[in-house]
Amino acid sequence: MRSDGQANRDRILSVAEDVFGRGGPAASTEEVARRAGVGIATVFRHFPTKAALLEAVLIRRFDRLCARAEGAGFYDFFRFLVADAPTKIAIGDAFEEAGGGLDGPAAEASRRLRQAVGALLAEAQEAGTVRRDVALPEVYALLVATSRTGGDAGVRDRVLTIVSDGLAP
Amino acid sequence: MRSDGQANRDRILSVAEDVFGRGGPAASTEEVARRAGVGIATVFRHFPTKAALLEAVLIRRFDRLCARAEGAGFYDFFRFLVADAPTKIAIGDAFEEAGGGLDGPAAEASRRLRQAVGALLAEAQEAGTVRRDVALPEVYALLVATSRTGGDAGVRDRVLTIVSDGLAP
Amino acid sequence: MRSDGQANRDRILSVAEDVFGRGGPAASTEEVARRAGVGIATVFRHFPTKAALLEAVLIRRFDRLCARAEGAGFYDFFRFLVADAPTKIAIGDAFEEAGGGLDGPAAEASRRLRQAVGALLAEAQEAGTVRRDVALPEVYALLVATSRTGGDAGVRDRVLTIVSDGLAP
Amino acid sequence: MRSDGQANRDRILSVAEDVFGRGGPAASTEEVARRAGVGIATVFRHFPTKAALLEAVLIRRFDRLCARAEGAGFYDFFRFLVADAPTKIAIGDAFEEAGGGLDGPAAEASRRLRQAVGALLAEAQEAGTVRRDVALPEVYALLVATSRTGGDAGVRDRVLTIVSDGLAP
DNA sequence: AATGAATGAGCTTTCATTCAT
DNA sequence: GATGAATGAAAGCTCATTCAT
Repeated sequence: MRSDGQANRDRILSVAEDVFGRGGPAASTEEVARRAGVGIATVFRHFPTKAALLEAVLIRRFDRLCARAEGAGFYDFFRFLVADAPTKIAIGDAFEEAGGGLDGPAAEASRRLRQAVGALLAEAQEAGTVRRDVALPEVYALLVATSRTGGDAGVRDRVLTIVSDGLAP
Repeated sequence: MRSDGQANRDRILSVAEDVFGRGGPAASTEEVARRAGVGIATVFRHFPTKAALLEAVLIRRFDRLCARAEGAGFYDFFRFLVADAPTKIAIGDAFEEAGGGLDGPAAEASRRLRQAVGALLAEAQEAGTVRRDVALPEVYALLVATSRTGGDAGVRDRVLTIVSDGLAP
Repeated sequence: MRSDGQANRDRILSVAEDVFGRGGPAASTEEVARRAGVGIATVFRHFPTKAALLEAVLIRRFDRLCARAEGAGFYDFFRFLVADAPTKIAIGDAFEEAGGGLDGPAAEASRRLRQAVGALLAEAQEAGTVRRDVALPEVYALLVATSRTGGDAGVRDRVLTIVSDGLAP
Repeated sequence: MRSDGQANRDRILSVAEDVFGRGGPAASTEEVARRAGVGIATVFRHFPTKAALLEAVLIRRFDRLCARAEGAGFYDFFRFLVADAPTKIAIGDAFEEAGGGLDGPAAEASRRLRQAVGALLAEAQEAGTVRRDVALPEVYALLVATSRTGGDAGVRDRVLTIVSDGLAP
């Protein structure tokens, strides 16, 4: 791939992350092109459908989160994910409305993140900082749910405190 | 208002609750009209914009929930709200995408529900079933967040257990 | 159906017959709308896809031809069909490129016309004006082929003479 | 011209003949490039527009047919042309839709083929195998028309029989 | 009051053609 | 001379909303 193409591809991805992160399903590919400073056809050259673009954005995001999970503590990572999540959810909504499937590479990347959380959970249970009678499904569901917490950081912090207490042995 | 007009209005509201509850922002006003057995113009006569229709649906829903809160126990109502939420969230998403504002009567109804939850919380704290160092903002945020828990009922139950334990004194 | 809708539908069909008859697959639905004096969405309300519009045009045309076949003589009808054909072919091409299928109502109407030609052929063979060792498939193929004869009327006439002589006993 | 350029040009022409022969106006220049194993810009370097490419394909085809006419018998060549025609017609349609004119070198090549057919016709009339009261315009029109005969080979054969009988003295 | 036809702006996607490497 | 990335105009189609009956 040529260097200018690669650069454009990266810029499109970053812009798309922002645009769909704010606008969700209502945002348009055209706006991505405009804000990336390229023609609309350039976007479609790199990502043949809107769903493909959104999928690429999601994968990049999931992979970044996975990398960040390495060596992190369970509660810290939980906290980080929650703070990071709102825009990711909007992107996921847009992906779903664009016909995004649950069997493509985005789902695969999502599964990897889930496994990373699972590993942190196991360590934490081993270390005695998380009660042993909870399993990944409910913990992950709680994580995803808490991620949708809106409002100011103070509220989010106190929500996390309640959840942490609920998870403590 | 003529009685047939009133009947139409009610039927449109019910159908819209179902249609947008399932389809979210992707559902169309025309489908509401079709399934309500009225012309599209009738829908727009009763609700001048799509946002207005969605707002009316949300208000009705919030009011029903408020009524149900009367005399209920905190944890029971919490549990009920969570089980009831998914379709309401879809409607809220549609409302937002249709340009729904946070200053209209829907927000007002939402605030009433929040206050009802506040009342139940105060009672529960009085009765000693909820710890005293949490306040409505974080409890309500947690409620909204938990409402987005997807997946099967078993997972949702275990999530609620964790949250309940976090809220216990 | 309301009378204004019916009138628009008819005008759209007539205009489409002309537009696609001239332009073939290259003509656009937007041009039909413009020349019919309606908005583009009106065309799509009456005919949900471009293929559906073209199919309706074809059916109308086939049906008109069938009606004209009643009581006509074989050679006269053959001659008439050939003169009438060029624009119909363009429409058929457009229909095919728009994804038109061979199993819909247009194919059905086409089959009816073919049967009408078959009836005239049988009569003519009975009357001794067409040789008996030819059957409908080759006669119809020849008809369709001859229909694509371009050029001036004189040439077309002389082509028809040759074909007539080939079909004579 | 460099030898690799010449080789590319030839390969592009052959591939284009196949691609447009199958796909007609719906085929794209990009597919030609892909299947020829060259970049899209290379195609446009050799042929500045899509119409120019199609024109070159047509000319090559007409010239090949002209060469084949040398020394052939009238009816045999007629039969050969008809069998060969379908893909050529698709290419001609594409040429027309791409804005191909009737005054360029393609028309010139077409005229040469027509003259070759004229020569064969004169010979056949001299030899008494074709009636004397027909002239090139109608014979050529009939040839072009018959070329569009679709369907299976059996039907095409019987069509040719009828036409041959019509042309016999 | 109710209807359904009409509207136009907007979306995603495609394609012939040009430009920089 | 060849490449592939970029382009913008245009296509088909949808939807909230308005108008005439």
